[in-house]
Amino acid sequence: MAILSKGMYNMRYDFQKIEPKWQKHWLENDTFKSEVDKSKPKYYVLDMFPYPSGAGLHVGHVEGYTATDIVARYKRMAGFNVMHPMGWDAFGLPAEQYAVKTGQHPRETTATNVANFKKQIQSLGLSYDWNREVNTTDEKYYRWTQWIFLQLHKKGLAYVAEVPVNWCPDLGTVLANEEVPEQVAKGYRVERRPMRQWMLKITAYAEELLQDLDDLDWPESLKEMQRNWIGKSKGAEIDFAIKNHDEKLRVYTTRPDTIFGATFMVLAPEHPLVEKVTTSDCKEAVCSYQEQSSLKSELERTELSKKKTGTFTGAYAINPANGQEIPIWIADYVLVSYGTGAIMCVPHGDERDHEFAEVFDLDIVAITDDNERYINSENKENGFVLNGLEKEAGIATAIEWLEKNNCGEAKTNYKIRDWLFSRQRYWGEPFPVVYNDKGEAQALSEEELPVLLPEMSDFKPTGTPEAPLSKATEWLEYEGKDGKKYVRETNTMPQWAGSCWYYLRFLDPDNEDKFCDPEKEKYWMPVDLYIGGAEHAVLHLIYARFWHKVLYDLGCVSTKEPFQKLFNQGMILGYTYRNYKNDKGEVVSHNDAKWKVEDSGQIAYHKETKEELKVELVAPHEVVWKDGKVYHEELDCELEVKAEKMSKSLGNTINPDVIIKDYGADSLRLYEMFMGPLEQEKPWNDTGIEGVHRFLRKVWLLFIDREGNLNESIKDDAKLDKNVEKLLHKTIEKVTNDLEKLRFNTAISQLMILVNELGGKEINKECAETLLKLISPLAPHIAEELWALLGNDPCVCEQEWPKHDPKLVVDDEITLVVQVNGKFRASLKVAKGLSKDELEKIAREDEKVKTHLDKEVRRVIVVPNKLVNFVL
RNA sequence: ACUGGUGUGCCCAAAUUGGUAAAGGGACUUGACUUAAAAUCAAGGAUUUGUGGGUUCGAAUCCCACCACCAGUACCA
Repeated sequence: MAILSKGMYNMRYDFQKIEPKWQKHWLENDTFKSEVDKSKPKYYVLDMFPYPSGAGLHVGHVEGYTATDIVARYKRMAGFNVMHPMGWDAFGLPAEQYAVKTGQHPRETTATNVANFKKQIQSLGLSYDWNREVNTTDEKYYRWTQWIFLQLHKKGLAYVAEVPVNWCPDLGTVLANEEVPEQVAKGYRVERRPMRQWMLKITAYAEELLQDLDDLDWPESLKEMQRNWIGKSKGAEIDFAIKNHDEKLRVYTTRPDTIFGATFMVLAPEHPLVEKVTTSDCKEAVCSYQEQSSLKSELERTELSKKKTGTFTGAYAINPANGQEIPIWIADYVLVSYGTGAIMCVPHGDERDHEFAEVFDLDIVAITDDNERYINSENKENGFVLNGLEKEAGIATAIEWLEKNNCGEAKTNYKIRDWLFSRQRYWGEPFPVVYNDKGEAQALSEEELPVLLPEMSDFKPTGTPEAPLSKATEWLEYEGKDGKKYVRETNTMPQWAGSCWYYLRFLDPDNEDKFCDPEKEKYWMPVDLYIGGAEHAVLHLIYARFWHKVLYDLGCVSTKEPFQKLFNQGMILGYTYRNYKNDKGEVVSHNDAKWKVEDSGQIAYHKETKEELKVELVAPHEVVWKDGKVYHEELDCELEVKAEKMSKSLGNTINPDVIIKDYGADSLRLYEMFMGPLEQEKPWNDTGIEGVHRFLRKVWLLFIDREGNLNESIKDDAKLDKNVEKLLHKTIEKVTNDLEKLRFNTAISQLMILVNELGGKEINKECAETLLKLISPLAPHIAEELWALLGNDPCVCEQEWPKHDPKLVVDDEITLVVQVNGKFRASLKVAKGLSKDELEKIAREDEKVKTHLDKEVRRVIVVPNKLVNFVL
């Protein structure tokens, strides 16, 4: 990184002095305080509030928060009553892991981390209304999280169940399905084991959660992820009789029309019928298979590359379509928790069934021909005939036949499971629940809230499914109004609980009687713009929608959906440089290196010699960029460059504090917005920030001369050059449009064009002020300082947003492009609004064009105000 | 494997409805200023939009195929 000789700049643009000064001013004057004001249109801009981890703010936070801040500031100036709050999602694993690691109490580390985050956030000049700050670990806050839990419980949406859960021994807790991939990626083990757990019935809202996605202004990719997660499928449940048994075997299939091809059945190993139907000679094999698969983790069971396994139960089912007896197997590729936990297998149509049939040498009956027409799919005796039909009609006919013959019915299934809602950790909301001596759960009344989290010095996970709160002996005991003794629930709620409704608490953070005043809720909701990372697609964003819908059904909120418009900022990546070496320590070109996955992790090897290669990370200060390639400063060899997610282990993180110190918050804000489109992933480039910093210095020099006085070129009544005036109005128009569409990079580039043009010219005060207004949402500190230096009262951020004069942005002369056979031949300045004939005439008469019109003109294409193309 | 996204000078990128591709920033080169460097100012080059085909008077933009990278999902019957 280039080192700035600070002394030089400080004389001119002293961001280190300016920025804290205005941050203090805004805070002390409550500049961004917002209250319900029905005379103005409201605008609710929300960030995904952070987990205040020990690592502090990173540049990814800065990106999203700057974007919302720009919108908030712009909307305020444009006449909106803006809600822009910030708070802390401070319960949960990251904070607690840190506390466990350092041995400090989570309450202390959380307080320290929050203070640090807040300081960092404030040093960015973000326009939050700090009167509305919330913290999910505050008892005044989690009291209402518990209250919402009670409402869910009352509606029957919270229940205790003994279910196979994702137990993570490393973290000492169970995890929700949605959380598993992330933790596994971090290297934690996750096992399946049955445990008694609190569940929330999110499945009851599956259809609504799916349907209502359509009306949301969200990125299509994110909606698609939620749709996939909900995983709606239509099909049928079918009953198969079991030979020599009264009980029926019910399966779920999306293709009831393939039933004639069903040549065997597979049950999940845990299916309750397995014990009943297994014949004595198969018992041993079945039991041992059941045991084997119960030990396997979910990951092992779903390992795709693995060969199919299973075993025969000895029992036979009867295919209702054709009366055939088909064997019943068990196999762990069938999941108990989906559908009925049993399937009919059609090896001709289904890849997985086919593979299984191959492995165990089971029958494969063809049911469609090469043209996808049904064959072998009719039974004249019972009137079930599919041959000759198309797929759609086949499915409909099959369902019809099944329903008429009482052996099945149409059925819709969802992949989404109920939300596993308890954690065996200390740092979370306690459940407002107690157990009587029979072990029955009983919800506490609303008056007994909050159930406080007890102070404990030993809050570490026990390493067993027993939660840490079980060690809080005094707290555990609860005496009911009936005088009986109860024991408290020792599990706590998961991280996601608090973030399910924080956007509502912001609207009325100090309310002691309600989680939120309905009047305030009605005024502010829904959230008009919500910006955050895409990693929350199927976690926070689906949980919060679920709670919101429950609250809507209870009449507690006025909208069906919480977040009308959602936008994902792209991740900011960091460059990593790698060097490959062979056994002898010789450098190998990265072009010859390949990667493969082994049990021990990823291994690099030489693509020809196959020998294993050592990989060295090279620190950024040791590399030299040249012509798009990267070389090692000393070794003088070419390195591999990649833009990767920033992480400590890769050493490619950027600390925003350092950037703020060296270049200022305005530069950091501007750079992150200028890097590229907000939604795109983009690598951090050290030299890039110098460009925007230079731009801000240029702005400064436009106003202030070298002695620190107001520049003489700014005159109250200077007459603006016509072209300058036009550019100014074009800039107002473009910046306004770009901010509306979150295209900050192009807005900044337009401002650069304007500032370059204004340099060295005489400008009037109005023009100077307009420029500052346009800049102020993006780089608020410098705009504020210059606004004051112009002799104005603070603040520029409270001024009215400039409007462009439509008459001034219209060009009265246009550049006419003349093409011959599609090739560019001339560009001519002509008056705007000429007719097609006039344009053609002018084009024909041009000398340069004439020389190319050597053949007969067959056709002339004229686009008014744009171009003329002669086709020969 | 499937789904979604991306691919434009050395790098990050811009390009209303198809209409001069490369605005803006960085890097680089040169000049001015300077004892010198930095900073500042001024000037400058490159090119056919991942590859191949198609539609069109005209394609970065629309269609087809392929390649590369990124993200998500992963036996959900």
